[in-house]
Amino acid sequence: MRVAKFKPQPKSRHTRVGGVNRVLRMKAIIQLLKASWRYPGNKRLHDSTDCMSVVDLLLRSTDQRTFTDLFGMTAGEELFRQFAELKGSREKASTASQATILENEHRAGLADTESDLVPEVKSSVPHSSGSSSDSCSTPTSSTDSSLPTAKWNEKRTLWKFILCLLEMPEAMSDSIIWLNKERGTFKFTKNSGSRKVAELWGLVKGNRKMTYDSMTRNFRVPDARIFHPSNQRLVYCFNWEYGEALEFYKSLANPSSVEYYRNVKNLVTKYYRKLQQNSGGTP
DNA sequence: GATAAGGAATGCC
DNA sequence: GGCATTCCTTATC
Repeated sequence: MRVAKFKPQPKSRHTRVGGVNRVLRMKAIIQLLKASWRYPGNKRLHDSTDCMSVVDLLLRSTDQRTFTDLFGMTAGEELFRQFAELKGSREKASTASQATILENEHRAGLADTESDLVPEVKSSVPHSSGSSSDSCSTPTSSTDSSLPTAKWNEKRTLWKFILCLLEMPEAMSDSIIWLNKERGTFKFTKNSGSRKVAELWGLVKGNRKMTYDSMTRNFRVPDARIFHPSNQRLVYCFNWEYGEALEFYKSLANPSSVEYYRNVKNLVTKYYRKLQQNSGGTP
């Protein structure tokens, strides 16, 4: 949990600060207000003092991380896009912002796997219950048909999925984090974190009914090969004595070379984009 | 009351 | 046999 407070920006005596004029600032404040309505659980967005103090910084920033660090991945990405549009309408800077997004994705090794994910659900192919199917996974039942599903060329294994999520803290630190890598202990964050990971796992398996309970049931089995249960709530432990797990974990030192990681990363990216799109039209 | 953990059972590979 | 999943009950916050 992030506890650092915003550093207030130095106040300017001028109407225009670093290219930020009063009209633009007002529009930015409106966007923050709308975002606070869309994300009632986001405490940072509801801290009006913090929001006001950081508006100028946000308007000048071209780095998406500035937004996601402050407001979390979902709200941060949305705000980054909206602020880019704001600036674009005023300063014709939207092209540069989109280039930044593409550049970030390319750095993460995602650009070459973009086609591995299917943004729209295909309803004609029912998903087989087996976990080793090579076909595109599809939901078995859902009221939300707009979320992405994934196409994988290898068996979708839960422990690999969890390891991949743990190795992308920039996107998942609000949901699942390492407590001690050497010991293999990790933790799901309360409520939304566990739910989000379960939802993502459901997307991997084409099962929209996936729950945290179902996903983690095997984590809690004593004497399991890969996972050890913990006496703390939401805390589990990888068994590094299981060679395959340790080998896979070591391979994640160079994550872009691991296809499984790229698939998960791509899915997470699409997932957050879909969340943004879904929340964007319904404040 | 909501959420997480544990028990038992089933299906798939 | 091992993993994944579901349903249910119990414990914890």
